[in-house]
Amino acid sequence: MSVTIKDVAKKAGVSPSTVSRVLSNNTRISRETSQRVRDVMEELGYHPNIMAKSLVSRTTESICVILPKPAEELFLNMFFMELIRGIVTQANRSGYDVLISSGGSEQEEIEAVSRLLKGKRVDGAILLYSRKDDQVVEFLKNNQFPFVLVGRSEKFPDILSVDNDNVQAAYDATKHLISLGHQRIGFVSGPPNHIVSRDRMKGYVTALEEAGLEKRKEWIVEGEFLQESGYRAMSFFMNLPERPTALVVVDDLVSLGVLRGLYELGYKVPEDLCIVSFNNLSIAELSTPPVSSMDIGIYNLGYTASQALIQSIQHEGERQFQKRHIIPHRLVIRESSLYSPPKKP
Amino acid sequence: MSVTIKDVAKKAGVSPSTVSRVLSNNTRISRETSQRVRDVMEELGYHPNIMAKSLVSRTTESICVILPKPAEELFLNMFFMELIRGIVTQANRSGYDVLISSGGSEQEEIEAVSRLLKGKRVDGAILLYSRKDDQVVEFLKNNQFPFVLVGRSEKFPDILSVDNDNVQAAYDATKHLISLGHQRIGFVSGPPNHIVSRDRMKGYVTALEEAGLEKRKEWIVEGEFLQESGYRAMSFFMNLPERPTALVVVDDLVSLGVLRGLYELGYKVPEDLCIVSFNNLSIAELSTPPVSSMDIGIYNLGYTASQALIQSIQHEGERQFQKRHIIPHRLVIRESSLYSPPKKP
DNA sequence: AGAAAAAGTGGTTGCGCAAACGTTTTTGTA
DNA sequence: TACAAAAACGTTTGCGCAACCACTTTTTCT
Repeated sequence: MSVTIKDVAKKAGVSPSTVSRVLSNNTRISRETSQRVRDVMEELGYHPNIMAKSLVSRTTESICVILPKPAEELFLNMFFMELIRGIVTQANRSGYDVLISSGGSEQEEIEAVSRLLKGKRVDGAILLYSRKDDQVVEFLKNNQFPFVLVGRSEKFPDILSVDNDNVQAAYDATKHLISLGHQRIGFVSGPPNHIVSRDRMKGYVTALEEAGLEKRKEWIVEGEFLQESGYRAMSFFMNLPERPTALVVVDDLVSLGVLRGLYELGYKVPEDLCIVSFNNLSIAELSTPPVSSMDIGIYNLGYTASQALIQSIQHEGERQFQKRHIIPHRLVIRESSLYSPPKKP
Repeated sequence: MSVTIKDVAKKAGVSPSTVSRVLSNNTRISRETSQRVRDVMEELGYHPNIMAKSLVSRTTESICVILPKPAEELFLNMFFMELIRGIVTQANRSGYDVLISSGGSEQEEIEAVSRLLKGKRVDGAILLYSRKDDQVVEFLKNNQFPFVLVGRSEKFPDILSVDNDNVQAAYDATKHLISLGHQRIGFVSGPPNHIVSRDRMKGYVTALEEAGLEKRKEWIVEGEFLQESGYRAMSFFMNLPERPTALVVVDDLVSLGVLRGLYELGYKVPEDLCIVSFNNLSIAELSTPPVSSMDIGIYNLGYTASQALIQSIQHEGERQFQKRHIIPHRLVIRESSLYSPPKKP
């Protein structure tokens, strides 16, 4: 069979508990003994059985990430990959493993989470979305499992979460266009039931009001986080008698649709229409022309989420930590917004 | 503490082993007993402790995925996300969990894999790359751990792997351009030490030879899997006295650089230059103009890899399974290649 | 010098489960 | 009716480890 702690103990002429102490870097072990045991471990090719350790220590040193079911949506891929990169990097640095799970339905998700957490396979969970009335959040909260939400929950504002200040971010993006002299600014939004859509809309409206600029219903379009939404929005916008000279777009992928629409209609970016969007995914930089985008620090979002979760696991029951983490945003200006409209008298 | 198999047994008036049998759907249990035990489980909120199960059954029902260190490269993100989606989906369907791990260096990777496999935390591993003289492959092979390689190994051609027929795929892509009447076809390749670059180059050359078309050294450029490579290649190609009328490009991201380069130089795609590339990432569809791309079934690649690995875990030591899995490819034709050059006399 | 504290180590138990092996009850067959 | 075989369930052990309690030896303090 495989080498156990007993084999090492026997060979090194010490007791199993001493070997265990060496493993956990217990200070009450002399340098020599420690070294001798380590040598034997090396010699026998010993590797601690993580399962046995978990069973007795009641901690697994691993966390799980729950992917939302519509992992098919493209924009999400890049977003999530970046998030997961941050999560995995931080977790590994803290000595934690990361388990990826995805459910087909919300019910399946709960079953998976239940199996993993109640079955003591993981110590905590990261949720990558903020749906309305999320059952998984409710389940985790009711069972007092450590978890962190990337996004925010309206129902439970006090849970551990990592998010951006999307209102401020949208405000800043809109301000950028205003400072370039734009007076007619439109907004292409995402699904209205997503908190992020509403937050960004709010920031956009606030900036307009503050600058005393005109708000118009027809300059706001709601859609999905998909390219088509941006594409369709263009045939609408460009047929208006008084159309905007600049747009705030809720997501880079939507912007790509906007660009495509404008291209087919024969308009030029940024001369005919300036664009600022959100997330700063790779496609924002790679599109033609490159799109100005609000970088929301996706990697940082994941990194911080992982950090907060592990911290709350390790210091469970102790003092309370910061519940809500806000990741800073930063506007990356590119060609798509580098144009000032001609002044009107 | 938490509810154990014993608690359930006591409450249901049966022995712990009966409960265990119910858990594993052992047929030697009467309907009534089974149902009674299940009811008690439900009542007490029992959930089997996965660690204890793993410890005694010597299987974890989970696999790990090793991310390569340069997870920073952008093109890879979408590629990997897609791969991981396939892996996780299939694994979950088979009742397996997926653990994501990434090492900073090759040595760190080996340590991580060693810890996970020797520590019995996972039953097998999936490697997402095919480096030359990969130490991780060697380690896994030497220790006889179940693993599957996405790609192929030149050193160990007999290991379990999932790959495309990249030679044939490149041949098909080139044939497509030839059938449109192109006679001067260039190739933008990736790093020459990557097996995939070499395979695709080979297919390209074969197609040219078969069609009796001219091959020229200066119509082939090698670079990285990065946008810049494509960008730089253009200033080179377009300054040639006799430049190609069509290009085969090794990856979609590189194609994006090609498009950018041509745009800045004032050339039109496909009129001045036709393009066919590989991988069919989302950016191929979303770019301006959309790029014809060889779909290599990335999701399928991951799905199959997971399937093959789990199969080999579950039937270890039994009959041999298919070692090498080839995922079919399919050319998706878009605007970038829809142009036939004017016939020369 | 003697007591107390500290350092260094060992023996044993039990985490929660599956599997090996045993026992009892039921069913089928001659 | 006998009696074997199958069905249904029970008892016990041990997976590999950490934690608890105990013990001895050394050091420090008064």
